[in-house]
Amino acid sequence: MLAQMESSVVELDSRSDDAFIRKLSRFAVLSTHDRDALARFTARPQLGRARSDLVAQGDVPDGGIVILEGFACRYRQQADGRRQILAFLLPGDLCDVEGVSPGGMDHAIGTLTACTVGRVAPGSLKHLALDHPQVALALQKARLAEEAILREWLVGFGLRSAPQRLAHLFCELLVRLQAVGLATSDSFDLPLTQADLGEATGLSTVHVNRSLQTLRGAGLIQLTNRKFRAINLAGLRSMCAFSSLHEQCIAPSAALLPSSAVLGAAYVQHS
Amino acid sequence: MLAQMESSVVELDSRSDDAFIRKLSRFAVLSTHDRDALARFTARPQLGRARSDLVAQGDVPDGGIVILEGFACRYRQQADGRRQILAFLLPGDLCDVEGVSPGGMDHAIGTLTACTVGRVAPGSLKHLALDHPQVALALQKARLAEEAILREWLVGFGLRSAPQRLAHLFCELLVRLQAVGLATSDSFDLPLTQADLGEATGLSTVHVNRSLQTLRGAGLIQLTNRKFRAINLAGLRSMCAFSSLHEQCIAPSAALLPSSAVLGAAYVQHS
DNA sequence: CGCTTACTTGACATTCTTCAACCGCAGTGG
DNA sequence: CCACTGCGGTTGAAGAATGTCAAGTAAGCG
Repeated sequence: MLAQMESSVVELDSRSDDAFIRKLSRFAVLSTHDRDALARFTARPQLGRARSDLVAQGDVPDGGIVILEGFACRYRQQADGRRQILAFLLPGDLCDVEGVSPGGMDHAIGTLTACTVGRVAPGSLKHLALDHPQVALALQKARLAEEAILREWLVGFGLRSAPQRLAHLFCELLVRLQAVGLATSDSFDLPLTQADLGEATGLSTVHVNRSLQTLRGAGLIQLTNRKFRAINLAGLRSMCAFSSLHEQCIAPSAALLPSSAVLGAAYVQHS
Repeated sequence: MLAQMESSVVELDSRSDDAFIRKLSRFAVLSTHDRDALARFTARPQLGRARSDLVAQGDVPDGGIVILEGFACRYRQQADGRRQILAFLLPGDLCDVEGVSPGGMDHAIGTLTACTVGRVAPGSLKHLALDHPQVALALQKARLAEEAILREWLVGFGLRSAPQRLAHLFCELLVRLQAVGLATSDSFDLPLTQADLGEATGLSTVHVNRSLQTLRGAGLIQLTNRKFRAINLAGLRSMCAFSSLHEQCIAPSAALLPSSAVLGAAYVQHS
């Protein structure tokens, strides 16, 4: 107890950062001041049961949600019960549901596992961005990354076979989880059922099962007991054309340069 | 000639607005001042040949592009030549390629027909937004709409059959083209080949052909000579579950209320 | 007229879905 | 301790959806 209190006071550096801070650190250089603000930002986490809605379809949400622990997703459910997962939301991800369209959310946000989430009041995000330009930059980049992933999924649906889609998803999850310290160089906890994977990839559960066996049979992956491990990561990446470009975009290595230099370069380019 | 000059001076109201202004008017109330600024914004249009790239894959684009006439698209091309169209860009659409990820564009922007486009310098967009908050609001809503469409495509790929996907695409194009005055209540010019439709829907050209015949055979559509007409629009919409919600989101009816009222309401909601 | 491009059609192969059953395991209540 | 139950994973067989290959048609255009 005492030790815990001590650590919560002392360890203000990266060691004690939550997933949100770890993720944003990848996109911009954050000062201690920035990190403090972010830590306060997600100070009162809530708990979400597994398979419950954080934001329902049709809601007009107030503010955003930060996933701190657990897996969640954006999804769209049809009248006949079938649903399509649109994106996985991992620890560190912010669902910034600012300014949804008239009529409310066109999709829902729901947990897949038990989650701890931080609720974000709508105004506080704007204030945070104004007071902390580096944070604002990181948030924008994170948003661009989310869009890039969505485009990548669409490409996958149009152009990739079932095993390739799964392989690509695993590569994506590996990189994104590594970015928040939840994966080793080739493995991570995957608390999803094959049905979940099917809803994300647009495949039937049975076909997911068979495609996984294809990947296992090819010596590319190992997936048992909710643990994923890439046996042959290079092979896995090449079979689905997972590009380092895409990787860099969704989870760049920790930002080291003051990004003002980057911005300056961008402004010089045009004239 | 004289008459033309006269009209260009006199008709500053909606009659002479270009597609960009017409579209943004749907998302926010624009003053004459706003419209003037937008008109200047796209003052020097360029011409793009059919089937040429406006922004290539890997480019680090400077500024954005406004489509003024013609059809363009975002697409991703693979090494084997197959490509996936990620979105159609119609007159009035702004490809705001601000802040792309490291390594440049993960997809290309190319024309499908001959296009006239306006190039937008990166800085000028920010200035415009600062000086014209209503324009900024409209631009943000347009962006949200674009994302909603992308999500809708993903849902379509995962959950809808080939004829349904085509039907949904037609409904989307109808609504979007209506928003810029390029469609009647049930018809529009569709300058796309069946191969284009296939690349957009993730279907082979042959299957697009057969699915179109299904739709024609069901008395839902008519598609000849690059002219689309919905014979039974209600039926077409219901067969693909095209929702008025989605419709409202991608092209709301022309904004009539001062949107400050809307914003105010949003702010009241929380807290 | 001959060329090209887009559309159409038929036959066949492949991919994927559906239905149904079974297995193994963990929890649960008797 | 055991039977029961439910869930997730696995398997087989049949059928639907979609892709591929190949050929033919129609319209536009130099």
